Amino acid sequence: MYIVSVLVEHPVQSLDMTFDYLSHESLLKGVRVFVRFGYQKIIGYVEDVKETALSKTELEQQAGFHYQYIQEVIDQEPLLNEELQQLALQLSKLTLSPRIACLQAMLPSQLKPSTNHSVGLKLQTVACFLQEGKAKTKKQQECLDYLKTHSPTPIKDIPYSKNILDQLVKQGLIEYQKQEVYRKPLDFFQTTNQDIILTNDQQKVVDGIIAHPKRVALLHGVTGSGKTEVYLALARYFLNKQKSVMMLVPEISLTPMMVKVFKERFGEQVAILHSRLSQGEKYDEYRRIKRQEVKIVVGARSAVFAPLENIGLIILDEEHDASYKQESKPRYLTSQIAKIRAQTHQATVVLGSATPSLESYSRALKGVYDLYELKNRINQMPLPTVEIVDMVNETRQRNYSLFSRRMKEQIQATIDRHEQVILLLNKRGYATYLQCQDCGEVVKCPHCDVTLTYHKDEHQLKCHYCEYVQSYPQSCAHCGSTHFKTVGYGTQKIEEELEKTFLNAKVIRYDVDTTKNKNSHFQLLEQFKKQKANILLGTQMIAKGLDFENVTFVGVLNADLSLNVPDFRASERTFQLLCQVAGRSGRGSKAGTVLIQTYNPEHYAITCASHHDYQAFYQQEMLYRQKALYPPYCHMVSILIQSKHEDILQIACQDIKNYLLAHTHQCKILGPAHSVIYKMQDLYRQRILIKFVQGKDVYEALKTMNDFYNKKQKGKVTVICDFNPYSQI
DNA sequence: GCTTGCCATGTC
DNA sequence: ACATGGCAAGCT
Repeated sequence: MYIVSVLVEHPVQSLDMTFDYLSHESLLKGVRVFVRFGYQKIIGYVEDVKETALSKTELEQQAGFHYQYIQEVIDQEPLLNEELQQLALQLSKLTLSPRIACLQAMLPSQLKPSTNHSVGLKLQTVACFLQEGKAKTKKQQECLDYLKTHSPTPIKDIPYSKNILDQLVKQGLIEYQKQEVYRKPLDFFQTTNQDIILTNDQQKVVDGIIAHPKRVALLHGVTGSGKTEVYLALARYFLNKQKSVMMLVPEISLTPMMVKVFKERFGEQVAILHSRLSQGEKYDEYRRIKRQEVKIVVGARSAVFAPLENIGLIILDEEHDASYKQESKPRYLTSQIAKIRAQTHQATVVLGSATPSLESYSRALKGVYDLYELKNRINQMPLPTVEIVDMVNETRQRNYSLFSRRMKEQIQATIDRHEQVILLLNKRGYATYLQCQDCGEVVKCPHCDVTLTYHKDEHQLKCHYCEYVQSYPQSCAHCGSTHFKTVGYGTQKIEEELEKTFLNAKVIRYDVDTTKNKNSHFQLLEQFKKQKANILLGTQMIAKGLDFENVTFVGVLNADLSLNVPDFRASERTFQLLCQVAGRSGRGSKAGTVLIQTYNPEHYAITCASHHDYQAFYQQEMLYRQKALYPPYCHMVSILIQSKHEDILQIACQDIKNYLLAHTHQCKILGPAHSVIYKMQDLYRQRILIKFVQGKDVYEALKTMNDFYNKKQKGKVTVICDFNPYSQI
């Protein structure tokens, strides 16, 4: 008899413990099983197995409860290898998240220990050679010879007709079998064997990184300096050393480009993992990796958990990007996981960016990381000239349009030169909402403290923080008026305005709405590349990684929005965004220009970006971080405390603050204060921030507090700790 | 007396 | 997380 310790699929703190089941046969750690759990049948994950000589009754006497038997074993092999099982435990401790939530985050959804899915394999028919023999006709004989050397081959790929194959089957010379087929995304790229040609600067970087294995390298290269070629060359080097390579990129937007170059270069050896793949595709790519059929993984955040073995190199491109921080249950930072894995594999880590995060750059200056710089664009083209337009001035001149006069001029001139324009609408926290024209009341979500967003196409109002949807209101709930106006610019509205202002212009809108469909990203960008449109209009998604030769003008419509958010990284984000988007201009043989519209023309985030001066920005921003005590001058933990009842929440917050004050030392504890969105999904939310330089006792105090509130739904209060928070919502 | 909603409880 | 059972309030 075996006692099997199982983690159940519910990712909540109160169930972050194993439940013991019995089994007559031994099981492997890391496989999934079906078990009875109270009144439900659910999936569990085997964490431990022990053999016992005792009988069920004896065991039950000892334990004081009744055992259930394992109902069904789902997997033949463990889902994760030893390294990744250990990593899951570490991740759970690091982030104070339930172990099962970590396992779920590490696995593709088809393999997650959770019940609401079905595992689907795709099968195809293959023809297999069986034995030599005399075929009836010449054609059949040819086909048989072909299969002798090409067995098994999918029948759709065999250059002989189905009829011929059927004949051979009848004669018992070949047979049909069903074989698993992988759904491979983006399989249509042609591979090239072109050599990777590096500039001297690039070669120096590659040589440097190779000469210092097992280190973390920060590659600071201006936009257009050819970081990608460096990545490719490094990847090739490690592949030649029989090591595998992990290439991580920010969510979606950049992925198609990076995927393309890696697929072209390394073809079949590449697997792709990111959120845009279908479940089936992800599952298949995952299995290709697990079976060691690929040597390179290109993917977004969660690909850092890919089951590669023998890793030699982990690259994080655009390392400053906020999408490397997971904003839901295990709240991890990808670079941290990358460093842990690199340590186990004795691998090299490369962090690449044109605008490194202050944390990374300061580490590089301190010598914790090795610093490499690429200061010139690859074709010696200068960086684009950047001009700033003061929108206050425009308003004074009674121009209330979203486009300054200079902006209109520049767009028109670019179109007239038959060159292309990229327009960025910095839309962070900016959406179209409804306001009553008579009393000024704004239509808000009944469950959250936010305005509802107006969706023109469906003529509906939606909440972006819960599922709430309502139809366009008949009358104002406050005064009964029936007149509403829409406030705020969406990309849709701007598109209309552009087409009205520039009659000869064709606009491609690139935002969440137009890129919903599976390959629409790629198709829209291809269209723009083929110059089917003059203007590409989009949100932050267009700021990254795009490379269009004919784009000579980039306009930023409202640089300030990301500056005015209550977040200590607001300046950094704005600077990064502006540098990134400016880098899209003049990448070909023609020089580029950039125009930034702002109400804060003096702000250093904007002026430094306009001079492409990372150093100046870094110096200024570090001063601010030091003065106000923010990372990299301290560590930060955010505690979000939630409850349905405001009074209970208030008491819990005080208790938590008192507990932390009593049990931590040398920490600044700020708050509790209302969270940016105080009510969300009918929960009231308060936030406490902890800042510290060194604080060994902080983790222990937080762990105890977290367990106290979350393990036994203590008084309907939940607590979420976020180490190194990136978002303050 | 019987349905309906809210809350506390346990899950090997 | 989720089903369950208990208990109190609301209706024929």
